Amino acid sequence: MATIKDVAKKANVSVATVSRVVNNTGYVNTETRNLVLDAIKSLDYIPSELARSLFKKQSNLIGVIIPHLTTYFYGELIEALEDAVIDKGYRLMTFNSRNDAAREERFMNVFSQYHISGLIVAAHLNKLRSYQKLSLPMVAIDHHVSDTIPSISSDNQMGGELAAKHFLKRKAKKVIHFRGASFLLTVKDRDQGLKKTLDGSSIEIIDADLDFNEPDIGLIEKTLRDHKDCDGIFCDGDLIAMHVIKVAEKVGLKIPEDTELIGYDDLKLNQLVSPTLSSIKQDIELIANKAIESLIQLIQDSKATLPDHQTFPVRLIERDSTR
Amino acid sequence: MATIKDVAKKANVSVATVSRVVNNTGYVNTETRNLVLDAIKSLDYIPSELARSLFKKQSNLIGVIIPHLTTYFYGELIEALEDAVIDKGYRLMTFNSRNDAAREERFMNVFSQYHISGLIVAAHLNKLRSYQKLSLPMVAIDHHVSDTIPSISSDNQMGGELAAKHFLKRKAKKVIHFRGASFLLTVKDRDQGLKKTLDGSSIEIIDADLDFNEPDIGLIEKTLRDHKDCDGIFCDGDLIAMHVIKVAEKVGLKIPEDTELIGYDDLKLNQLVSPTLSSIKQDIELIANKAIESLIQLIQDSKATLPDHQTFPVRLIERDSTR
DNA sequence: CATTAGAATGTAAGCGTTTAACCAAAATAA
DNA sequence: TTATTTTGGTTAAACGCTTACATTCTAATG
Repeated sequence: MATIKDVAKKANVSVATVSRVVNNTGYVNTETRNLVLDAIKSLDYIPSELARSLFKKQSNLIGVIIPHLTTYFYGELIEALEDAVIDKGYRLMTFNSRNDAAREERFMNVFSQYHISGLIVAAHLNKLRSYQKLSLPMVAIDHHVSDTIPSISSDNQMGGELAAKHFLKRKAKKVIHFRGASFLLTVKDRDQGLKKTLDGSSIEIIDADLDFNEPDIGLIEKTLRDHKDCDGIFCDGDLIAMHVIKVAEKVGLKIPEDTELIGYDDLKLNQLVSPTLSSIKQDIELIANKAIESLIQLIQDSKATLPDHQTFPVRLIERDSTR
Repeated sequence: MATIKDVAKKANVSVATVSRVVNNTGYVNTETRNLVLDAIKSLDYIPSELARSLFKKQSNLIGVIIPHLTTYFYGELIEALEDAVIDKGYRLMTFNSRNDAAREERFMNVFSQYHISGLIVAAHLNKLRSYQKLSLPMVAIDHHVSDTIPSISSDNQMGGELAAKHFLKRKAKKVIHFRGASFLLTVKDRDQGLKKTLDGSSIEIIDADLDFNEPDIGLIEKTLRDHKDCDGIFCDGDLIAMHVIKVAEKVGLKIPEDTELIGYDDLKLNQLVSPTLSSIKQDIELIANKAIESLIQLIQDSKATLPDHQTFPVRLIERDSTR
């Protein structure tokens, strides 16, 4: 691997000059610039980001921490983040916490080791203290981390509202809400949106708490059997909804004839299940862009003031699981 | 951020001594060691991997390049790779090429910039030349990259065979093979396994080529309509198979009564579609472990000789889409 | 008792960059 | 003309670490 010295020698200039043409700073004569450029090309010189970051005490890495990868939603999120970041000269360093505190702790260390310049938090934090120790620019996605950390998310309350309004329009009597991890703010907001909108109506709400990623089939079945008279189901995640479809089939509940079903996230797969799944769609790309934009603002000016919380509207995409 | 100097000062020793206790090298007195350890703890000192890598001219990063992230299979693969790597002191730096040559080229540069110590290639390479320029330890997963790069994959030929044997057992007459990107070695192997096993039988084979990730619904429909008398369908990927289920429904083909359906990869989602999807399962974890093991071998001893190609058996998981 | 072999520590160079400080020449202003 | 500014370039220090080498001290060996 050629270094800046090799280039300097080849072009018969000092390393400082090479650095200048590479970084486009300071004065450098067109002739010398070309000499240097030629040398760079012929030596296949690529500056070491390691050395550069070491000197600057800051890398061009942005850390991302997510709770799962196979949850699809996060796959899409990461792709969107990558797109948002790449043209701005930053790179993503992504870690998957799997909701495991020990892993999180480890990642925090790696992040410091590499002097990352900012952090996108899309996982629930077991180790909040460790994060704060980093005292890095941080932006949370879909999670309220602490008061000092701005968060970006879709409007989860609106998600609950949209579902509720749909059920109202259909004059439903009894609605089940299958909630993903209910300690999450996102889930609480959806819950609130649902309840507030349904408040005052005669609709009865049944709550059941599940794991987003590996919903408890037994609990779904029990809930459906206990409430065979339900005519609306709202799930915090399409994966849960897909499980509900399966169990409903078994229990003898017809979707959408007996009960309508609304999921959350609008995965591409929703078009592949039977019945195709209606769902609340959040604009992942938009969220990713906003998150990166805010983070970079924070990186470049640590005292930039950002709104505590930015939310973006969601929509209900109707398919065959609703009438 | 505390540096090694701060620790040295606090413990009243030289930086060399601190380095020695951190790395457990050379002689250091137990008393001094404890002093240093205390200083480290009280300062929250974490060694800079940047500086360390710079000196060693090699980082503890392993690059990974994949063609998609939302293909689920790759999500699982990355999780498995991360698991395989983490205890060995390496970290993953993952990039998603999206089959875009320009992105690949860019990633190659980032890889050099960070002096990564090895590369896992799970994407088809548009820019093979750039890779070779890196002259890094490399291992390919599920792809034949070049003769000098060992590859690890499941036994795709066996996958084709298993499907074929199933169809033979069921005395099928006409089988459709929906192939994912047919230029891939993996797909070719599956094709060959299928054809070789069916060779000599009276089973007719119909081929159709699709994109793994976004299969052309129109083509699926046309193929199914043109061959309504088919009684077996084999798909290179569960996502394709799920699309086939949808289209079959529309076309009026009953699965598995009229035609049986076998997918590939055995995604968790297979249990959520209707009918549940039979599939060829590859052991992703095993593949990931082997790939990392081989790569680390190569990193530690650049002239280690590895088998050109290692394959691992697959199995047919039967569900409702087969009889 | 002199010699020698660890044991324990320190000094300083170097990894590949950036950049402040300096210097010299050329251009411009007075 | 002289003073000033702009342009073009070099030198060397610093970023945080590792490690070869040097140094000192202790204890064992003959």
